[in-house]
Amino acid sequence: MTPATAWSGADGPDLAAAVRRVLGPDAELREAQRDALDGLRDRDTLLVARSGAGKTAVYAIATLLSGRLTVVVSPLLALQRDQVAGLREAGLRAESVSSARGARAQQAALDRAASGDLDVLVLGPEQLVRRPVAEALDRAPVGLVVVDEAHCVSEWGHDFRPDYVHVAGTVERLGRPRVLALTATASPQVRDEVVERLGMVDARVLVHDADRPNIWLGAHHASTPRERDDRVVALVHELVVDPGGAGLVYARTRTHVEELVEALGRAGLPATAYHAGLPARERADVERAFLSGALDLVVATSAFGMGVDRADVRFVVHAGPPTSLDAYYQEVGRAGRDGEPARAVLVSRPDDFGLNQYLRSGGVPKRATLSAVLDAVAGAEDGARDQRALAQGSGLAARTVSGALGVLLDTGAVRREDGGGLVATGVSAQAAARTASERQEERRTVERSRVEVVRTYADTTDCRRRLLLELLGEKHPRPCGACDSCEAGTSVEVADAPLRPGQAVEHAEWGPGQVSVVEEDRVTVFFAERGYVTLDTEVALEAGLLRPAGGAPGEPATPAA
DNA sequence: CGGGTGCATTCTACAATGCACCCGGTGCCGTAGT
Repeated sequence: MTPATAWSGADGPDLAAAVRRVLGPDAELREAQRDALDGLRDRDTLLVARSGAGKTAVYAIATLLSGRLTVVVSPLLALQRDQVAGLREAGLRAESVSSARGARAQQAALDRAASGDLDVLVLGPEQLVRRPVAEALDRAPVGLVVVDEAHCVSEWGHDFRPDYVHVAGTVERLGRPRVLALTATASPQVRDEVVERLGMVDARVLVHDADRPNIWLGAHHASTPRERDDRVVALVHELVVDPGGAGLVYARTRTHVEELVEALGRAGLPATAYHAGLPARERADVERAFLSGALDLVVATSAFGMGVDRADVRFVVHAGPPTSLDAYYQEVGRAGRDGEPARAVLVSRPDDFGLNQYLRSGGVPKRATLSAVLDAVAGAEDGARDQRALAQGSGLAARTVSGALGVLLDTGAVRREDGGGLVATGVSAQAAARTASERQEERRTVERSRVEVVRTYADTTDCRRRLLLELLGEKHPRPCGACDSCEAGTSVEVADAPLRPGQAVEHAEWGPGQVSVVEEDRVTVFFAERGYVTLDTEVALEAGLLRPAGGAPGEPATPAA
């Protein structure tokens, strides 16, 4: 298919018309929307902007400008449904393809997509590797591929939902239509990974509105589970006093969710549990009740989140640490969407981090699995375009095949040809398994450091917002005045520090890195192979271990002292 | 990585400690059976 070079200008009269059509007669583009649209015609774009910034309108308008089909990859069926409804409301012809729809409706949607009778096709990553979908898309005039909730590529793409790995292959096969990735939160590491794993070319990375100044930040320590949970109950009791508004409590495990619901109930605070172990019906009821305001206090695992958009959430309390600061900010960001004051408090104890290390550890496919899938690819006549056929041929589950294929592609044992077909390169399954477990080890090191950096956040007496935002890749030199550290007067000004967040540095042993957080006398640096490392600034600079590389933006490079 | 469970051991009665073992989050899809 032809790449999407035929868009009309992003500033001509067509844009104005498209904006009117999508946003209404008097509406104007917001800054994030204008930024994203400007240049999307020429370059792949990752847009990081808070919920409510109007990300859906961006691709709705881009679709009208391109005059071609837009394929939207979205992780949850509920989100897909909402997106289709929203797009239709804006007057676009939108359909979805998923197991939630009957076989007939799916085929009808695909036929419309293939014949150019559709503006937007919404689907999950699992759909892209199904043959009927792949065939329809091959014939369709695809101008834009949108990856919504793009942090899932990094968060879920490794093993939980391996088909995220194959979005890049689809883009390639379709002749490289433009790619637009959207998310509310992504640290620099997650941004890099999304860009890389989606195979985005010369990508623009736009970051908007990361700070949420109306959310007050705080953290408490506990030494026993009992103490931690008592603290959580006390906090909720305190925060829920104001009439009106809602609250969320996040716990790590389902059991802990149930325990907290009970503890809160005993304290006269009726709460409702939400986690993936509940029947689908019950989950839907809880979510609906929370969104409608019929229910104001929910205790949940990380399952409760995407698509939960209620304006008057007044607090988010964490009973135990999240697995990364990206995840934390994502969850915290559900508070105060109406712009009114809200509070986010993390209650943790040192031993809580052990569970997160486990949850983040991941795994590698067995050598026998890699071997079976490699054989199946080598034996497939159609270039292994149909993963289901590979699964049947190798006798493995579809998701196992998908994960193994990801590893084989990653380690170079399988290569994707221009037409999208897969070929074995001659690298043995054994060699691929070895490379994969080495990479896994590296990844594990980095993931460990991501868990540990949450501890840094929990432990700091410095401005919590500055630390959080700097770890997420934002500059925030001054104490915020709206966190517990600032209130206690322990936050520090570090405007004159020799290193700045975002600055590229070189470490004698760990190679290139990027400064993440600057504190009074310490600096936290992210190294691709090592993860986050916190160093004594003066010692590291004077011993020549760390030196600026290429200089900070707008500053000449200074040699190490 | 650490907590909880269940069984065994400790040294003579019941309670307490020790140890091995298992478990822990997120959602698609498809298929079996109503």
